[in-house]
Amino acid sequence: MTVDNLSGLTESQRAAVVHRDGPMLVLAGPGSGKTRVITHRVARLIAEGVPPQAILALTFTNKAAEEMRTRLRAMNMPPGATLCTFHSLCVRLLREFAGRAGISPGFSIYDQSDQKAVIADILKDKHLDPRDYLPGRVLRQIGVLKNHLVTPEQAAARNLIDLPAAILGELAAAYRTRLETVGALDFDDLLVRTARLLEDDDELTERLGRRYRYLLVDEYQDTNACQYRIARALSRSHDNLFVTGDPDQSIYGWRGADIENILAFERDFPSAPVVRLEENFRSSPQVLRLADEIIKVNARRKEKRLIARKPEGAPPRLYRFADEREEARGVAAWVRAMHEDRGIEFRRIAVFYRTNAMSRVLEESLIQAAVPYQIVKGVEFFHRREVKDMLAYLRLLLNPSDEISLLRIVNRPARGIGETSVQKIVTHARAAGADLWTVMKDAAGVPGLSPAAVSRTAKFVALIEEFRTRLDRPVAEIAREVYLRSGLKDAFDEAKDVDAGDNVEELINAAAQFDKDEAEASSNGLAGYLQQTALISDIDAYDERSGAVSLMTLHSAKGLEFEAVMIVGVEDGIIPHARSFEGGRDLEEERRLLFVGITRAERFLAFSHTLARTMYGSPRPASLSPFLRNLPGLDVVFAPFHQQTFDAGRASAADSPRFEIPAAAGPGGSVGVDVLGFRVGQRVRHPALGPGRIESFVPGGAAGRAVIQFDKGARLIMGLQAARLEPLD
DNA sequence: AACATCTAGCTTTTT
DNA sequence: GCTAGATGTT
Repeated sequence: MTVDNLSGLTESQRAAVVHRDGPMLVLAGPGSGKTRVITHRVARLIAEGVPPQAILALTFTNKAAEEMRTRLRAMNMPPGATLCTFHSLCVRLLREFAGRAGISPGFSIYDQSDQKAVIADILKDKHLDPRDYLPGRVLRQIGVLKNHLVTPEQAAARNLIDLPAAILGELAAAYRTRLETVGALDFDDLLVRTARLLEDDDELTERLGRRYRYLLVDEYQDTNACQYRIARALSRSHDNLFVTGDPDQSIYGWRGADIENILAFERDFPSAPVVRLEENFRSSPQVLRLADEIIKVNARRKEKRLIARKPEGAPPRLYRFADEREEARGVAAWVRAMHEDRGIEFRRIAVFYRTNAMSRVLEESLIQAAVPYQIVKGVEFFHRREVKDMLAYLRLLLNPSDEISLLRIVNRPARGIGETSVQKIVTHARAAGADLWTVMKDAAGVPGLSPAAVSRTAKFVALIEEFRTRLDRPVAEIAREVYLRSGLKDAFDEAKDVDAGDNVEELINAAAQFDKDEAEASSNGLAGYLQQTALISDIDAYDERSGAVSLMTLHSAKGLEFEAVMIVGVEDGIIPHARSFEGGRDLEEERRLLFVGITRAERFLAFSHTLARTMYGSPRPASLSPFLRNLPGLDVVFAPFHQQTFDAGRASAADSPRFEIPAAAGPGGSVGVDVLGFRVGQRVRHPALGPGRIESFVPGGAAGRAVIQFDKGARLIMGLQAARLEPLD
């Protein structure tokens, strides 16, 4: 049987795979075959007679869970093991034991925009100006209270919040009450309520201990207090807790992940064997040496070696550009060089950045250079207005108390229940202490509501109630009926909004796929579908089979690998991010983030930084990240750039080095006598540097580059297009 | 009620 | 430079 074939495993991998009962800690460096170890262990447990249903493996993304499922299937393992994320386990348990948890089984899951709507609502009730209390900010601070399990006063004392403690406390309380009355849980609640349920209900916890006899937790370094409590509770009766992780890859401290959980595992379970997976089967020695140089500075870690098992590769490169537009052009040129000169498929190339906003320029230049790319951002689709509207209808069907959804769609499409009417209904409901939906069912009882509004409201209520009578159908059918009969489709058609229509069609298609997938899995239909859409993550959109270069944040990159990786914007203030200094957070996590990015690379690794980066629409001086300064083994390559587009006073031509495009690593492209209508010898004017003369053309950039001698003295290589050169003759 | 125009705030990172 | 929300206009 394939599963018992341990011959392909290293000694330490084998030690982890054959572990049977009791706790175990696997410290798995990047590229050390961790997923392989987990799946092999699950397979082995099953082969040894453990029923698959008794195995629970918790991951951080659906993608990781799916990956394990696929691998187990490939090993001919029977299905039945629970492989899912912490969050989806929580949803399942909370639905199954809703009564004991004290919540309604039809609860809605609120994402950030729903949460903001709740906050905005509360501010309105309390007559507070949302400009003084930005919902996003309030929300973040409420999150701090939840994640750190502290009172507002304690948080204020520890400088964790910057709103007045009293007001934040009031808002947090109102927020909690509101979510309770509308029957909704936010992401944090899913974990909090599950942890509480398990800790308060011994009988249930014991029962679950018998149901899930073997517990595996991946990415243990990124568990937060709640997840820790959940894992501890579920394994309390048997201690069969097998955790894998790497302290050096803990990058979610900002959302409450506690690196202590993994650092202190041996204290929690003194008897637990510890296995170190230090052999790296992914990256070249050059990549690993650099990764090690960077991470070894950290104090809070477990000493761990990175032993290269791959042959020598190319030295990592560091490119410097004038600004983010030049950088983006450089990235496109680099990608093309990797593809054309090194023969690497586009799908095996990735570009990582610190913040999502940085993807935009990259996109533009990749389009120009005709490079296929995918931006890995799965949640984006579900945040589109029309998609959220559809989901709001569906949520309202299951949960009549869901006010946020109700208010969202009551007049969408416009059905004559305008703002004033809604306000009357809300005011009346609040005064009567009643449900919004209950009040709407008896709209005639709302004082001051016009007869026309009463009848329109009644019609709306009737429509929703009719939908509700037939919820035991395939989700796609329900969704299509909602789309047609709500009037949304007509509204989109009339407005000629093809995109909105297409997106809803796509949503319905996804629902049909869900129906098909879950047909035999006896899932709970609409609730299951809504749960799935609510818990989708960015990385779930990553398609490794597409023929496109992947663009994603460094955070999303965790767990992936590519032949060639470029990390852009490696600048002071970005990596490490300026905001990472707030609230007493440390630099080590930022260093780990860079470490994660670096260790995704198999053969080629490049960094870039600029001398000026546009933020909020205006250029700001930038400099190389301290993390990359003075590193042995990192070849610094000054990419062709022009300097003066950002700040003529700061970086003078005098301190610009003489540029050379290295033949091996430099961006590809052909040398032309005439590039983009310019010719050698031509006089040109640069917006900041003034007049000059084109000396020669050089390879590089998608649109061509030129060496230009400026009259002022600077002699620079610059991208013709980005420089916005103006021909003088 | 729908549309156009203005302006303030914004960018960490995500389940 | 972009976007959401607010304000102004028909």
